[in-house]
Amino acid sequence: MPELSKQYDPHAAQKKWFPFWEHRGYFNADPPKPGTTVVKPPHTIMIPLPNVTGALHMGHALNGTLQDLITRWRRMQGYEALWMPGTDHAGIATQAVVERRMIEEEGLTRHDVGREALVNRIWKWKETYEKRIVGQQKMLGASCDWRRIRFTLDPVCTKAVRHTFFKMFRDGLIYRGKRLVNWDTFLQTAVADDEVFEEEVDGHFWTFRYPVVDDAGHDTGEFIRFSTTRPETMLGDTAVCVHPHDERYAHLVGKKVRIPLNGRLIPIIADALLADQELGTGAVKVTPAHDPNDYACFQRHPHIGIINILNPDGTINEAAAQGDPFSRDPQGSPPLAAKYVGKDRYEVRELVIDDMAELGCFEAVEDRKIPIKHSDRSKTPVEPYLSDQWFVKMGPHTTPDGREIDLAQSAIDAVESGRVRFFPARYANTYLDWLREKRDWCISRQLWWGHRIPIWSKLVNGEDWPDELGCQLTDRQLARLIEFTSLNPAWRDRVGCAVSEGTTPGSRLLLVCVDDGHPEIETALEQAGFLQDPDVLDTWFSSALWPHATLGWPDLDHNPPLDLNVLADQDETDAHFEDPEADSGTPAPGWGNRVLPYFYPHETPADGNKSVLITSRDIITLWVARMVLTGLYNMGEVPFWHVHVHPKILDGFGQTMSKSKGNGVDPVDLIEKYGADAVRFTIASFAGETQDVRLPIAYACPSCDHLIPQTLEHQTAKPAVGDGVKKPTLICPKCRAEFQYTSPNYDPDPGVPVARMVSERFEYGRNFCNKFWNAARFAILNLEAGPGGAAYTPAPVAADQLALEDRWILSRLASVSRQVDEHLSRYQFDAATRALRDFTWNEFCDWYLEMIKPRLRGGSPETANDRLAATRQGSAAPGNNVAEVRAVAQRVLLAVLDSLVRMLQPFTPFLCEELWQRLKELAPVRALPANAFRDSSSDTSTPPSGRSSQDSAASVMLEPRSAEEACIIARWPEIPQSWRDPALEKRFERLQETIVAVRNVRAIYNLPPGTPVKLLMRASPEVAADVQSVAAQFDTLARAVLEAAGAEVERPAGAASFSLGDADGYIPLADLINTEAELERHTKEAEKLRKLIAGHEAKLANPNFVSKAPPQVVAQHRETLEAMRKQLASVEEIIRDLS
RNA sequence: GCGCCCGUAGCUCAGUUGGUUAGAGUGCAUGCUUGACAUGCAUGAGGUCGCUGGUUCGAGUCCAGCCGGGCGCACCA
Repeated sequence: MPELSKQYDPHAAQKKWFPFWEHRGYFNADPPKPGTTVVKPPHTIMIPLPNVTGALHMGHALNGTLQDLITRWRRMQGYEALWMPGTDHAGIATQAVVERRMIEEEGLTRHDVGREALVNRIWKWKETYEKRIVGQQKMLGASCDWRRIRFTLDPVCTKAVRHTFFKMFRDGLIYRGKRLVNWDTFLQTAVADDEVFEEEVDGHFWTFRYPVVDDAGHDTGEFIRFSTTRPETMLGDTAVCVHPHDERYAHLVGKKVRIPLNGRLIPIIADALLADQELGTGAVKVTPAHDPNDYACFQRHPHIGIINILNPDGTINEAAAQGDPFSRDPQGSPPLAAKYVGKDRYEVRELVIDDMAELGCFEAVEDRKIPIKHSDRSKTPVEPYLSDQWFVKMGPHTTPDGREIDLAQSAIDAVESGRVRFFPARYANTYLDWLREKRDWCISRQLWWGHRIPIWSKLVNGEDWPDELGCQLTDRQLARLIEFTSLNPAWRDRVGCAVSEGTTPGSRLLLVCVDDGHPEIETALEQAGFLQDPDVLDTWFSSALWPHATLGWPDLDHNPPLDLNVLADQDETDAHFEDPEADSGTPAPGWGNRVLPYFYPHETPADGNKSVLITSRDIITLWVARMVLTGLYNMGEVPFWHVHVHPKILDGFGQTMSKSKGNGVDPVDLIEKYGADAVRFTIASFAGETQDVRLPIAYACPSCDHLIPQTLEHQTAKPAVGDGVKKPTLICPKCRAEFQYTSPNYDPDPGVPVARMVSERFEYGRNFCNKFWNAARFAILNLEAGPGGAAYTPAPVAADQLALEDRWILSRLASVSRQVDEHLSRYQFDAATRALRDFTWNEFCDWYLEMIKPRLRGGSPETANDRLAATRQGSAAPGNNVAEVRAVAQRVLLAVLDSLVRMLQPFTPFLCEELWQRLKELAPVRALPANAFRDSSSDTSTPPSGRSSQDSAASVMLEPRSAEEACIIARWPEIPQSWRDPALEKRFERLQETIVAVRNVRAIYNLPPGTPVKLLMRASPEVAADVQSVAAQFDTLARAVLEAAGAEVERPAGAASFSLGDADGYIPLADLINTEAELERHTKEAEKLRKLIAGHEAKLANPNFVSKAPPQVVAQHRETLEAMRKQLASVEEIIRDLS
């Protein structure tokens, strides 16, 4: 076979293996065919659907890596592992980005192009970015079942949205109500809370006064003073509020005041929540339609009324001047307010101040910094604005047919009962705290991109619908509706009806909801003069249904359709491309949809389905909570058992990453520089439970690839304006090249080299991949026939054929494989990564491979045999020739390597597939852990469980087995835990300590690596025998020849010494010895020991410690103390000798 | 204001239910290129675990307070 290159080439592997996996259908997950008796347990992960707004960033890369890791791990464990891909239409964000581009490039607003054309443009945008997103995910190695890709606006999801809305409407859970929204007067749309930013602006704090009037409406001469930062809202005041305990105003509560500007009389009310006695004058004006707190106050005191004074464009409307439905100034003074109508609110503010001053009602003004909410999109201040919205009721509710529903409570119960578990557990707080407020969910958005609200409405005469307000369907209303609209009575189960207050006095608004799939009813309604609601649904309404909608709900008769066009390279025809449902004939009614019941959670967690949601903490409320409650509402079961919340990625300064901040690293840049495996491995190593991840960013020099750390100045730098615009540049400190870099503030000049944002920390993964690649390369070179001997042949390996290092590495392998399983099952990716890295690098490479080199080279058969004989300790030696020794080493080496390749596959899949396929050529049949793999010929319905093997000296530990056709579907290793041998590991540790001590002496005396040294060891006979049994390794690992070992060994003159717990070592150096340096070294060592001994002695002298601490801890201290005393004695002896 | 989290080596982070001498990667220092790997090997230096107090025989770990940082939710006439 072609020799492996010295360095791992990630890009070649990525190019080769992703299409290979995809074409062979390894990513596909399907329910068992009808009639199948053996059923694999399902495992489902629903992707937190990325927005089609733009390309993926590091957060997605982290999120995707972890999901893929778990999916690949579960797949190898024998689960039918589905990772469901898809994207979100992300209403607000996507429409905003397309609108912004339209205005920048063509100067067009959405009103210029119209609803249909805008939506068409956004669809085009969606196609482009969905393709890009899928490309990025595939580049990372995402093993989603791409045939099942969904989009929240596609027909499958739309069905689910329509039907859920209909169900909720008929249950009375959806209602129409008023709500204060953040209104962008420039774009004339509502914006979400997370789309506004606060900015302190210089403002003023004015104090005015309203005249108090008597019952007849005449001024009493008394005034009430109040302060405001927004004087124009006086036009919409409907009350003045004081604290109920405020004695200054107690006599005024219940009286009225006159708004001098428009002559309206409004009451003085007492409300402890709104008014604060300490603040300002203690009295506060109430403008329910334009202030959230005032609105809340209005809800507590509905009699005060509510007046909207703004037009959608921010100008003052008629109602501000004259629309006074309540009471009117009997004095009939001419309202000044008429002249405000049609003027902008800020202009009116000034007029109001002037007029109030003229009327003698102005008291004072002071400067003040005021936090003002601004729209992210238009950068203009937003106004609180009262508008009609649709809501879902979150708290307790009785349906018209008498069922009790409490959506929020059901989701609370799911977590409190432990049915849904958070990892880490603390995130359950965020979820529960939010749900417990049971705030109704506003689901309407004034946008064009999204699911249009399936409500048709018509304004009717109130006399036709007296006293029937409300959003609950009654049979009587329905019958009336059918009669009224001449709808077909057969449609009565497909529509819901509600009546709401109309826009003009006495009128009623008839609201009709139509179930999914009935365009004929929609047409009939439109012919009857009904109009569809122009708004669309909150994006989260559709994504809340994601876990069951993607599996085909509410269609229980058909499996959800597959999209075979998304697969890479469709030219290649392959059996796996076929729709597995194509041959299943006419689906049975009822549960003809087999995908939904199989992959949607339907058993208790103990029963195998380990479906998990892996997401970031900022959507625990918006998304996770809503998926749980809609899952329970529609499916009667939670959508996942586990929720893993992973950390967020921050830049080196602790800021969240975003393109607009100039710190948004593109994962594709990282993959190009370091390779997908390295990026995945590094990301997995980040994903711990406690902290967010800081990722210091650097720019890669485009000419020499040197990394230049990013500073905050780089993030904010802007081109200098002057004669000719000079863009900021960097100068590479290494190659002196000057170049531009990616910035949020400007585009680099076309054609010039640009430094990309990367991060040095990914070298961690790259180096590891290269290390493992080379370990495999070493193994492969030694499995082939060569100067060391024959090529690898498969054969069983028994315990008594193993050398010390073989037993040791297998013992360690057993520990590590268990750790990896435990860490992954708790979503502790950092710990799993560390365990694998440490084992691979520090144990397998640094010690095991070094130790078996002599055996593989066939160069030192005697020592190898000696060691074998010694390790066996008395058992008869089988085949003691060079070839046999090499063959055993090859088999053990391959077995360990095989397990490692399997265990690393979920982390670094491309690398592992590459190695797997190469090993397959060389060794299609391998010695693998006996009993550790399920027999591949019989699938069992339960996942594999650990089995212990009989561990007698002659028992077969490794058995030849055929390797699977691909690493991605290879069995996950279950190493017998009986292989663990703590006593042997302890012996091995002494060997390691001794070798490090010898190397230390070599380093101190700067002995050339080629020069052998002599080593004498003084130890008890037992320890000495053990040391002698591994003598050859001293030579291999430290170029030290063990001259003698035993209790009688004496320290020769002119020797460097070291002292371990239970043995002392001497290395004769004759003239080389530096007595002073040796003395200093040992004196230091002695001092350290004395301190520790003193500490231990004090502890043991404390009667409380001896009596209260657990006996094993006390015994442990005694033992340690004893060992340290011995060691100190040795060191002191050496010091005496030296001086 | 309420809640959650974090503060450990120059930097980025581990540290299981409290229990021997607090670890890793990177950076730093020194020495190594004859066959797995310089994206490498070996050795070493580097930490009063944010501060104060408490519980305990024993605290990086538990409790309280403080300081510093992050996030979420409220509030801001």
